[in-house]
Amino acid sequence: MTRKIPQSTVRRLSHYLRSLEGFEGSGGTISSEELAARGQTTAAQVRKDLSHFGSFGKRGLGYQVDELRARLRQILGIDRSWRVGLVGAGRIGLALFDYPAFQARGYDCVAIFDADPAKIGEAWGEQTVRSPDVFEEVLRELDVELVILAIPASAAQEMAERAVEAGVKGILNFAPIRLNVPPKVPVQDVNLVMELEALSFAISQAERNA
Amino acid sequence: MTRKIPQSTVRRLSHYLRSLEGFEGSGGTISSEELAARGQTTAAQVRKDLSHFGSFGKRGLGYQVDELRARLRQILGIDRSWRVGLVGAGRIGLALFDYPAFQARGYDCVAIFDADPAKIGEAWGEQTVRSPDVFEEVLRELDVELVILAIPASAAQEMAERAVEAGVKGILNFAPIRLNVPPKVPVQDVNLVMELEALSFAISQAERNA
DNA sequence: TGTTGTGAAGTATTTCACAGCC
DNA sequence: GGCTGTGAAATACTTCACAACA
Repeated sequence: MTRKIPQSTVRRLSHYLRSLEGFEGSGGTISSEELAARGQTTAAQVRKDLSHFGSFGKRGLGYQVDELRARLRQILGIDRSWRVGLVGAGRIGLALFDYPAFQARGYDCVAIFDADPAKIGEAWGEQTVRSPDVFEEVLRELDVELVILAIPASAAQEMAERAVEAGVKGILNFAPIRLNVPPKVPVQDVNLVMELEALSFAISQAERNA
Repeated sequence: MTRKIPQSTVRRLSHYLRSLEGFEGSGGTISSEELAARGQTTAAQVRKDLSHFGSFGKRGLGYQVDELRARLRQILGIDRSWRVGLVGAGRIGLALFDYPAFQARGYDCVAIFDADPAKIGEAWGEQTVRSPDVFEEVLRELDVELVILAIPASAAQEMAERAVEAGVKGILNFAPIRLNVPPKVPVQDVNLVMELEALSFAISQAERNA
């Protein structure tokens, strides 16, 4: 167990969980066929994905929804809450801070940092924007486990290193660069320009083939 | 040529282009080896990726930076500008609207829509937030080719259908649902909750294996 | 009976390795 | 001599198909 799980599988697990969110009542069961229909995949794929983590379906019946939901949460590591530090109080930072789905999933933003003196001291909900001068200190004090870097590329590498130094366990990176951090600290990149480029590529391809 | 190109290749092409952005002067050349070092991949992968679109390197020398940059832009479909409609004037919409990298890459936001009466009429830069009542009409009038859906899941399917109806060529979708649109209209999904879940999964795995 | 869990088969993607060319 | 472009080999991922079993 716990061999290397491909990123594609992880994304599907997240889909499965979301599919179950709007599921009727509780106590019901769902088959791999139904689950596949709600995602964008096949029944065999669903079963294979789940089988990597044990076998918690009942043959002839399917998966019990409550249990499946709980197992998926556990697998994805969201059967607990995460203490998050937000680095960068710009537009993207604000959007994330306000994103209701985050709190709902147990991601608690416990500190906000920005280098802009004009922003330091600003109140955001119950938080106050802090100076990067106290970065490591605050991360340690508040036991921050996960940081979101919503800052320009030029500052991202430095803040990533300082975050790792302060004992952070993972980084969600919006800056369009590859962070160089020790392999024990996972980095998840979100690159909005890349997404748009993938889209314009797909459109261009469609036009060429038309 | 133009067989099916995997998504992974497209993402790498985007990386290669970004790597070249900060390249010294012009007139230089770069080898697949150097390009690979800047991305997160191998020299063979770089050559294979590029070879899908023709052969524009020089054996013994490498790739001419200016030419490669131009070819990559062309391949990705950003050697032109795109007329973009933004649907949803919330935090995420605002963050995207203000994202400097977008204009820089030729994505021009030419219209903004929001269903909230309080927001309709608000001025955003040179744009004014419009009512969805005039959605199709405005998209057609302004020749919008690409829409960004930054609205809740409950409204996304409807707006996607209306956008397709109005002749839009592609959709960047921030709503956490699978849009059901004709295959000729590519959809690129960005799911922030999924990214965070992928991160917490990676951390949990790292801890399990430790 | 109906549906899971899983080896085996089939595809897709990546890496290797080297001929071909600058 | 050095580096690309590309078939062939290796690896990774998905789908098939069926035994196991509630």
